[in-house]
Amino acid sequence: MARATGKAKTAKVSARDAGRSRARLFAAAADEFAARGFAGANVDHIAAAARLNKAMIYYHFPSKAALYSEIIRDMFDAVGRRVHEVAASSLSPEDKVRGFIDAMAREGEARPHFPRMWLREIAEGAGHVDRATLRYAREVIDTLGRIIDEGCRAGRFQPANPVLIQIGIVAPLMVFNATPVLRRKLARAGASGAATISRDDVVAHIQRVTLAVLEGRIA
Amino acid sequence: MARATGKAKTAKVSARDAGRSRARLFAAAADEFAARGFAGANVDHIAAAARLNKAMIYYHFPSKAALYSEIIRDMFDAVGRRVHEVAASSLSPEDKVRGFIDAMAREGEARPHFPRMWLREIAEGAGHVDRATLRYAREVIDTLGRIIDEGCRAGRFQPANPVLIQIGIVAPLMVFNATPVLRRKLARAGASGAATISRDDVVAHIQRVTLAVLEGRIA
DNA sequence: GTCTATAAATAGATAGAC
DNA sequence: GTCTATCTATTTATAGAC
Repeated sequence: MARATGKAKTAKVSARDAGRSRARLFAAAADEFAARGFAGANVDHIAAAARLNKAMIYYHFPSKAALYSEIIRDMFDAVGRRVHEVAASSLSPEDKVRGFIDAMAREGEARPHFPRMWLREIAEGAGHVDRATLRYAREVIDTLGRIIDEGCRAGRFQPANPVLIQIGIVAPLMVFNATPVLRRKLARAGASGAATISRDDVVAHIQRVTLAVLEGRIA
Repeated sequence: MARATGKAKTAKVSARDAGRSRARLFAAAADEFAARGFAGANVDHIAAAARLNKAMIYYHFPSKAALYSEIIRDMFDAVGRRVHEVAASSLSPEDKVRGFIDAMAREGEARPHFPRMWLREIAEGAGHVDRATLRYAREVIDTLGRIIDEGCRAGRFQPANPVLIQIGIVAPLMVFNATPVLRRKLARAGASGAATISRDDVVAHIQRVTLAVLEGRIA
């Protein structure tokens, strides 16, 4: 991660990376923000991780805050597109719910910074979330709401609050995705089962539970 | 919150608060850490919110980091005691599960900083969590595991991974408890249902879902 | 596009008076 | 116990050379 020692200082950018400094800074920043939060992130670290100088951040981005916002927006933009595809498909309502959950899970895996940054944003009331990003977030919930409505009209689901369903899906998914390190620590501390959960277990579990709720098989 | 303006500067500490400067700093710090994270928190703000001077923080606590750790430890200590009481009671396994969930919910309400600080800790792999605190966290999971075992021996529950069950309980609970502000923002942005979930809805929902899972009524 | 050097502000921590 | 004043380190951001 931190390569800013010794002769690494004079390392030349590889041919593959040439001209991609902006993308490298973006990726390095996502890592740093996820690990340390906005305030804890250090632009020197970000630049070093991207094998560049701090000044390059200000060449490509207006400020640390703008860089952060762009990463957040990118996350929700991607999630929004994914779940929209699922909702627009010709799958059954049940499979759309499964697909919605799978899309959220895959997105969290494709962007390892996503669960951690989003948990932080939740913790501080989405203080760094602008109006555009908030609209993306709303669209994700609305999309889930439309899938639920569709199932209700087909007589297969019972009415449910989409925000409550969404919390039941996203919260466990994000916590699981964000906790590989913590679960290892807990496993070393002796917590039974902390080491034996797989990604597929979690996704399948949430899919089953969510469908059971929507189909009224709970109460 | 921030009273450090004008004549507030010369405000005398009320009789009720006299000699309680340590407790006031503790409470103000919990608020600040929850809102801004460890790195983002500012010791000047903490002191001002406690109607004291920054130097008083270093009179009562060795450092900003030690203050933070003490708050985290206090949180898990309290939760550990609560769930231990539930497990040691003579309730049925079903009611113990309900009580466990209720205890977690109440603890998150009694300490508004708890859900937000814990979400942040999750996001960074529990970087500020010491061994003692980790042991408390493990004990909470173990306690849930014992309740599940008890239900299994009584032929009422099916075996389940306590960590997976715990994530299904704690993640939605913490996200809900941490998001009043965010849900208001979403409601203003037009998300249907964001404004209409109550605390009791969430707790009852999680209780029903968790019991359905443990009783094998899901798959 | 990339770097070095530096300005300018912020913030954790301490000394010492009262 | 509480305060003011200050030291010191860190860190965002910019100027300007190559």
